Amino acid sequence: MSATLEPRQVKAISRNRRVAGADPDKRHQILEGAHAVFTARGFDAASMNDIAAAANVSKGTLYVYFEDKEHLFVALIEREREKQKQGMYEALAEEPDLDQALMNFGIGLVRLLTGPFAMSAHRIVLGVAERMPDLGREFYERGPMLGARNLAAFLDQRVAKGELAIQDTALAAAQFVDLSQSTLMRPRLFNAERMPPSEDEIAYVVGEAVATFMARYGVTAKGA
Amino acid sequence: MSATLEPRQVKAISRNRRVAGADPDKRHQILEGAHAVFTARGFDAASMNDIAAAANVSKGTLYVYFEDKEHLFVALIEREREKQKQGMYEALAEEPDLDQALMNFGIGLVRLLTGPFAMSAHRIVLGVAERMPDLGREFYERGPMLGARNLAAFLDQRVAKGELAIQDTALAAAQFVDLSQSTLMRPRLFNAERMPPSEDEIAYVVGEAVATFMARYGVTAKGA
Amino acid sequence: MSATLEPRQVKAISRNRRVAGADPDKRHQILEGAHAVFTARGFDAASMNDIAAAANVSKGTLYVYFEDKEHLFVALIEREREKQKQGMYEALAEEPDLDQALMNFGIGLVRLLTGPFAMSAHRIVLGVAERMPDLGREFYERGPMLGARNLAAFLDQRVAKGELAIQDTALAAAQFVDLSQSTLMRPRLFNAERMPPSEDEIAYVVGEAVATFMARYGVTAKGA
Amino acid sequence: MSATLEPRQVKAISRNRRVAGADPDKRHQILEGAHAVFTARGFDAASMNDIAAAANVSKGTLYVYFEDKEHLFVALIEREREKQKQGMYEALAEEPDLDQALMNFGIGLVRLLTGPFAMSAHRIVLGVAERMPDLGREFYERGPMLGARNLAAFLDQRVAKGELAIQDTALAAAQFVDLSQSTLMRPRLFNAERMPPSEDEIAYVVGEAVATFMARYGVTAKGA
DNA sequence: GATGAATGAGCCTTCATTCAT
DNA sequence: CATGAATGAAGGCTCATTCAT
Repeated sequence: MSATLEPRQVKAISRNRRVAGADPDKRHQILEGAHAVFTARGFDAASMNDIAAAANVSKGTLYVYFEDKEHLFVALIEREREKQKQGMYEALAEEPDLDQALMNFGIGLVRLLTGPFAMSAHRIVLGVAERMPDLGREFYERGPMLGARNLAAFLDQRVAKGELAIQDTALAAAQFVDLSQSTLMRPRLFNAERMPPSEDEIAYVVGEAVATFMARYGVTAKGA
Repeated sequence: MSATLEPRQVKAISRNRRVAGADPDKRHQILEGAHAVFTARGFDAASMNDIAAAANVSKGTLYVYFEDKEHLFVALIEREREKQKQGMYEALAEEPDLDQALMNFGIGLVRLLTGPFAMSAHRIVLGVAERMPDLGREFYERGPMLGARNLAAFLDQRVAKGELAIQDTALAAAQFVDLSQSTLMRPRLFNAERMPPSEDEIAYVVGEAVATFMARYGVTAKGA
Repeated sequence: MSATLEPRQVKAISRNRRVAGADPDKRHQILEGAHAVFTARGFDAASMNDIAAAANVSKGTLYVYFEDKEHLFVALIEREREKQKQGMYEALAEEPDLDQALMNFGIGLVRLLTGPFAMSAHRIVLGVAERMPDLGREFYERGPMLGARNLAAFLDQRVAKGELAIQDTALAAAQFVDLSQSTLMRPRLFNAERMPPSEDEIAYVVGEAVATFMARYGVTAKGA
Repeated sequence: MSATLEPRQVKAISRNRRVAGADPDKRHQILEGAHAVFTARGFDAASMNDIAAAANVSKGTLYVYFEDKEHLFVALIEREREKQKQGMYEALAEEPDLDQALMNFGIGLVRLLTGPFAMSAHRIVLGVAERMPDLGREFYERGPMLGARNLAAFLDQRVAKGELAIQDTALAAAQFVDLSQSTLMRPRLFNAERMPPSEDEIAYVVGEAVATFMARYGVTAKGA
């Protein structure tokens, strides 16, 4: 006769067994649906029903692949982050000319940030940041903060080479990031501007960002 | 028709006369409750029940003063905006010294933006911006955009006076606004930083913003 | 400006406000419906949907009057207990003749226990006793245990009067209670017997219970 | 009827032919898992998922061996009954001394009934008795009723031998069974008493049961 | 025969909104 | 005007059962 199990043990067993979510195609399919619905509606207004329908999957299947709505959302955010951060920082490493390196980096950054997904992700994450602070923090740390940190490391190198005169490279990096987005990011975020900026607009704004940045931190500049 | 009115008509007339939500005290009371609850929970997670309770008002009364949840929220946002933009731009008009004027303006701006209400308002508005684009746009236009525009007007004056050399004052204004918030706003927004920055931090960052800005646009600067 | 509320505080407020469930008629109506459905199906298989339908009330209304399914069930159990324990023990106090007093008590007890409601209540409470031990214990303590305790007190009096010779009146009381139900309760409980026993059957079994009890504990008996 | 069979019948036959669940080891394995889960949770709260996990078997396999949840449960109950009634009544046949025979029987009975499995089985069967009356009746008839019947047969023998004076041996048997459980069974059933009674407690209560029983039915007793 | 991913009905509960008092 | 009980649609999630492999 088997031993009597405590409820907790029984649950543990069934939990361990739940390997599930094995089929990567279906997982992908679900994430596509989730992307569409979360993007269109935001976290709260997106219903698991809608997501199941959008993914062409039964509601139950959603829960085979993801523990609950929040986990599904987090998985989506993570997938998108992976998708998009590729090649972001190569520009910095490869380009020897300082101005051009900054220009390339800034353009890539702004292109990414003003794109439709980053837009949605920002809005959704910010929308739930009060209730899900960990999600907000993690998103920030693995996204914007990471970008600034990588740029700061690059600036450190150029300072070491004598090409730049910066005391607080962390702040300088953040300044450049913010300058690059000036007038472009905010109206997008608030949905005051429905379309991503054109390449020309981006080039202009980032160019001005580089100019301002170099005016302050370039070795021949007065502010050094 | 004769002068005799059916009871129902009398009632109908008095219904039409209902100036709905006439009592300003009660309206204020409701907005207070709404503020507390929206701030604590976000738009979707805030229930009309909670708001009624927080406002010490019956649920029905909510609907006398505001058409529905969304209108209540919009009214709240508008009220708060009025509340807080007062005196934001006086700094610019009053202070003759350019650096100091920018400093004062930047500090006031950052203090406001990193404060608890602006935080919530941003998060909530952004969270619903996809579903309620008008709200997002309006918030942007009457808030951040207005600030930048006022600053741009100020810059125009100083350019005219020969104190600054700026071609695109609209962009320059936006740059200054963004520089002032560097490293301060974003972590707050994502809830990665739970406390508003100290006055010292603000002063440091805004100081650096002024330095960078003036390096680019100051009349004696190389970038002019 | 109202102070920012922590989520917990907001919830507390709304909880406190929920006076609700004021209308006793509607409450009664709901309990009737709940009675019907719980009785017919048991706790788990009874759905709130069914209960709402049986009570002719909307699903939402259920939750105005009762916090959740479990609370509704507990309230039902309590109401029924009140309903039925009235006058159970008066028989003991009033009847001077010992045999007759026991007879009356036993008959009342068995009539109650084999009736349709006690039946359902037993089954349901026992069915969930593993998962809701508090409910089980409370039901036991306020029901069966209380009956035995009252009887034990009565026996103590009669022992003091010299009418009975009992060392362990608690056990003796329990014995009498169990003897009275012999062959009647168990088949009912298991649904092997669909109808309550007739008055004649009850009288017979309780009569035998009294005879057996008195053979053991009566003052003139051998077992004294 | 003619020799022609309707398709449906053919299917039925082939279904019957399916020796479904042929492997006795796997069947046993499943029942072990079912035992653990049903015991821990009750009928409704036990999920087939948990049972499959506890049995280390796939969910599909469950349905190869058992038609559905209910059939699995019934099979479990039946198996456990077989397991435990063995040797229950040997005490009666072997022991020549009447008091001792009753004592042994009563002790064995109570030990069994207050043990963990009988507890769960009772609770679960009672919990579903309304919805599954056949299960309840069968459980009763093959369990408690059978015990009482065996005891009654024994009493008949002793009455024939002149050792007891009983008119209604069926009732007397039931009385003894109930007396033996007094104060022990009920609190266990309601989960008011989490541990099975000690051997001493059992011996005491059964001893008192024998004493009361013999006071009534012993040949030298007044009640004869 | 065994598997376990997939299904979809159904469960409990919440909530914006209405309306009789 | 104010109230708050009542509504019922909708939400997130579970689970017995099926079926392609």
